[in-house]
Amino acid sequence: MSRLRHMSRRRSYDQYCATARALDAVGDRWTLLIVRELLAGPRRYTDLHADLPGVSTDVLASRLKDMERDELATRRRLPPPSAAYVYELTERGRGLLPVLTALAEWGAPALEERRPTDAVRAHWFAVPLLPVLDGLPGPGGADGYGQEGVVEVRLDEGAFHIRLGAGDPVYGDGPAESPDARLVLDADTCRALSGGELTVGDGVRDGRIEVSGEGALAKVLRGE
Amino acid sequence: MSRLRHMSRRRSYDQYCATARALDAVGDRWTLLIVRELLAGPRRYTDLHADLPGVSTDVLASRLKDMERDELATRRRLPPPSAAYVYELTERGRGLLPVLTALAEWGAPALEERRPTDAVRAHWFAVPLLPVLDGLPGPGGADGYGQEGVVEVRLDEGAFHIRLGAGDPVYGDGPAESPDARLVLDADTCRALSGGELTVGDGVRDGRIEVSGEGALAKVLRGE
DNA sequence: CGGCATCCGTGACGATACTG
DNA sequence: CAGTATCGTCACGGATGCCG
Repeated sequence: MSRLRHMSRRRSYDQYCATARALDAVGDRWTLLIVRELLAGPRRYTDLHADLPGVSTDVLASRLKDMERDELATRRRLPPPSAAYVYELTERGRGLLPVLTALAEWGAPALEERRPTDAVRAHWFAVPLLPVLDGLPGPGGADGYGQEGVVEVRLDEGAFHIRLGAGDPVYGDGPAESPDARLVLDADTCRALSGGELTVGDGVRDGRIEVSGEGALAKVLRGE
Repeated sequence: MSRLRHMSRRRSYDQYCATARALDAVGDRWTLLIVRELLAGPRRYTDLHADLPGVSTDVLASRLKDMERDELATRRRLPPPSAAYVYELTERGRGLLPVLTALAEWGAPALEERRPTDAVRAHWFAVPLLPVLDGLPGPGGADGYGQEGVVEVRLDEGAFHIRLGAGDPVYGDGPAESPDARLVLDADTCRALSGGELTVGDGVRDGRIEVSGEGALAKVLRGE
């Protein structure tokens, strides 16, 4: 009968405060991790569910609906023959990258403990790595600094890629189509890189990182 | 019998990801807003409860205990005759300021709608204002840029103050003891200032902001 | 009176089963 | 594949009680 069960009046903090307003939209459990997934590119419901171990199907569906209504994400039908739906961040949703970066920087020390129950996905290392690669010296960025091009990162757990250049850096899951540089390293080395404990050049010299590629980007990475 | 009810095994995402680790510690409802309160200085339990309308007493006590165990905050007894306990952020807790800043920047557009149910406190405007004041031109900062000194901000809702200079900026609730500059403005002007829609100098010229003080800091604020 | 602890009703969450 | 339905459990919010 009453079809409007679950009308889900949102639970707001009701504070005239920018931080509280942000948390009204993204403070619910799982929401920022869904954003992290979608920052790696459009995803299907099943893929999201697979890369977010522990989230229940109804909570995932509910969060995606909230995110659509708040215009953080949109649902789009893929052209046939795929005929599947994918979820994709809006501009506003992509604007959450600095929030994830700040959280990742603060949370990085907690990665020194690696628990046997921890799930891992390669692209989870992309967010902490973005500021490092985006800060490389060079003339390619939007403001005339930084490098330009696509870096592919290969870990034992899988691969992801990062596109540097004008505007905010972007990352995607899986290998790149034609990367300008490729990094091969293990998860702990990637963690050390993100934490500033190690530079790419140092990692190359002590054998923990392999860098391939011949362009300017690869040379800068190697520290040449 | 089983007294270890509430032994509060934490609900973790169990992901080897820096962002997820951060959310394990500060992702619970109210936690980041408690951090926002404590960034304004040490607070008693009752003060926290008063400035966080809607939080229940047991949840506040539980969050404070979690934060103590995670070393985000400490509980300290004030010297007599106060004889009260205050909660205070640790260094690790203060490290969350960039997270709050990023959230505030993202959430700021939502402040254009001001709901009649919204609570307001003056110091809630401090976090979004910090990057603005910290980015002023001048030679006083830790890296040789920025201004140095104490700015007092007076709104209709109350006052807070911001200390600029070496290291990260710090803010406190209430008026400053001997401010180098004082800003008098209303909440919406303060919001516009944080959002970059307005500079202090422009606000002074069109009468929305009063700046008092004679030192270098006040002069730079006025745009002289 | 400040600083919680306890109780209780409601809603959010997680696991599983089921359906178009 | 992409969710919805159901259900038990736990977290949350409100009120009240206790104890220094």
